[in-house]
Amino acid sequence: MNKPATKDHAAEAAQLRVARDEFVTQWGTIGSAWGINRTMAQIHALLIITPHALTTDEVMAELQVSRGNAHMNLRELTGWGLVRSVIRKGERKEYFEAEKDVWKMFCIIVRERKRREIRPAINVLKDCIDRADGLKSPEAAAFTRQTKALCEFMEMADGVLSKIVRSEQSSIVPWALKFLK
Amino acid sequence: MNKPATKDHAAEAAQLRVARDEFVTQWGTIGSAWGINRTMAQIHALLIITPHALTTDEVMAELQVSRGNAHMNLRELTGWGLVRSVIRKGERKEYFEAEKDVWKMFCIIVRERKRREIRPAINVLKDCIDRADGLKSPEAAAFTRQTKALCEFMEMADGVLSKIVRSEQSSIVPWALKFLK
DNA sequence: TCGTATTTTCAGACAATACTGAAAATAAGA
DNA sequence: TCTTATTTTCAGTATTGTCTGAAAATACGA
Repeated sequence: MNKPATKDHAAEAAQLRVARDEFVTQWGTIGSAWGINRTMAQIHALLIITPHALTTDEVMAELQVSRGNAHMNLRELTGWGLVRSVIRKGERKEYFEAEKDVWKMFCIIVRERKRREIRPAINVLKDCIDRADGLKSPEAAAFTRQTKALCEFMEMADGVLSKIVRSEQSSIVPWALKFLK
Repeated sequence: MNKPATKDHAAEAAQLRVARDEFVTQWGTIGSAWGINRTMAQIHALLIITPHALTTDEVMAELQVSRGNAHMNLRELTGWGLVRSVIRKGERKEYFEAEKDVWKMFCIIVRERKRREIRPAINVLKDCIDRADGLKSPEAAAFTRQTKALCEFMEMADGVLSKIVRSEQSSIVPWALKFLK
């Protein structure tokens, strides 16, 4: 151990690399459970823990994925508003950086999922309620009762989420916590 | 139209069947977006809008799926606690019925997703935080800052959900709504 | 105990989704 | 304008996750 400083530095870098890889990999797995494409979740994880913006090529190298894959998922993340593209003056390459503020991330995800999944689900329910409207059989009554209850619940949830997210600041929820039980 | 009553009855039954099919199909699609197996979501939808308990064979016939598929997904739903199996005296067949109360359904789903996905995610984060603990580089600092922020946020969310769900009654959330904005 | 109804399992088939890699399109500087 | 860097697209391929169907196991009644 005649170069302790250097060795320590290398060891630390390796240790960080392991931690980062672990995070990126696991986050991809977690994303899958919530209906999010594995690579998309991994790219997001990578950008979140990287202090500077990355190019498509850097993402490709880091995650060992193809250009097409990296490109499509970076576009998708940009579409969600979770990632911004940055053009540095004098450079032709496009850089990507993630929104780092956890509360803002949460708000973006909630807003998008509301728009993409909760709203359409409510519309499906309304459509089903309309189709069964006026039917007299007991089966029809049961169907209508359930779909209406589900619809009301989802509209309520949609409303609650809207209010939580509207404020755009993390203070509301911890504050509301005190009132809950 | 010399048998109007009969015809109306048949037409109504057909109309209801369309509405039910629409609901079941669409609910399957919606489930997919949230990481839930399509058939599992469809079986759940079917049981929710059916006033009486169904056998595996009835589910198979209704959804046009194989015995294995129906069986596995009914077991999975039972595992979640969203479906109960009922044994009628004098009958050998097993019947299945869903929890119909929407608020109870919500509580079950939240509790299970907390247990299966949120808790494990928090553990992954803690593990990553530990791995990078003590590292000095700016990259390590950025990594630690982000993972800690994420971890704190998820623990907060976990806590809020616990409190919402603990009460086991729908009154809390609408009540809390008044305080939000 | 035996015969039958019912449930459970799981290897192989299939379908849906995601990924690759290379060609085409585009944009920027010379 | 041409050249080169970069982005975009997408047909074909790979992977993952799901489903089937039939055989094995189990439970029940006679």
